[in-house]
Amino acid sequence: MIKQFKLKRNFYKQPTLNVAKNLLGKYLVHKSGNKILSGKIVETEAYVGPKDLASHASRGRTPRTELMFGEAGHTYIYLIYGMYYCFNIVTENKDYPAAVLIRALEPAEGFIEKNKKLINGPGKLCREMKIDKNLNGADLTGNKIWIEDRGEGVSNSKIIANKRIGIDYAGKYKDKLWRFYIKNNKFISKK
DNA sequence: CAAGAGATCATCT
DNA sequence: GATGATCTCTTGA
Repeated sequence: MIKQFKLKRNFYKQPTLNVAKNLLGKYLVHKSGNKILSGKIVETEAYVGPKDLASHASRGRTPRTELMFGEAGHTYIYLIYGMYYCFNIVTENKDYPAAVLIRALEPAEGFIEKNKKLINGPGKLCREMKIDKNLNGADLTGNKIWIEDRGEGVSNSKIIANKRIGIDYAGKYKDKLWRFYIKNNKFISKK
């Protein structure tokens, strides 16, 4: 039996940049039907507060972004470019919009060998993990989808901070070093 | 190898 | 009516 425990609500209430860093090395687990799909988180991005022009929430509360203003520890999933889903985790306090985008996973359980190669981008992640709109707003302290600590901490010296991807429209916020990934991990989406 | 375009639709103006 | 927190395929050097 692997030593493991599900992260609790308090974990997600930390400052978003800390959550983004602390998620590295944790395991995302999705119970799809009676199958378990899981992978180790190796890359994240933070979207923080109402002024972050890269964040959907910078345009104010709308039906879609309402979740980002909600309680920490829930999912925020949306369709991008008409074809791919992105999986986010809501952080911090109610009424303060913030979330962490999970960009890449190292496959663990539930993948047949040929699928085991690449989960190195948010769109592919959702495709391979079978995450879609049905899980939008799900509670990560529930038993459908959650995150586990398996005792594989990542030391600070192995965490790289870099610019976020695909947000050239975000003005001065596009250069924030709010993307985090594990050094030398081969599942990272981009250098 | 790098660069560019197309796919495709929910959401917001 | 425009656009995007992406990915894959095609082109051309």
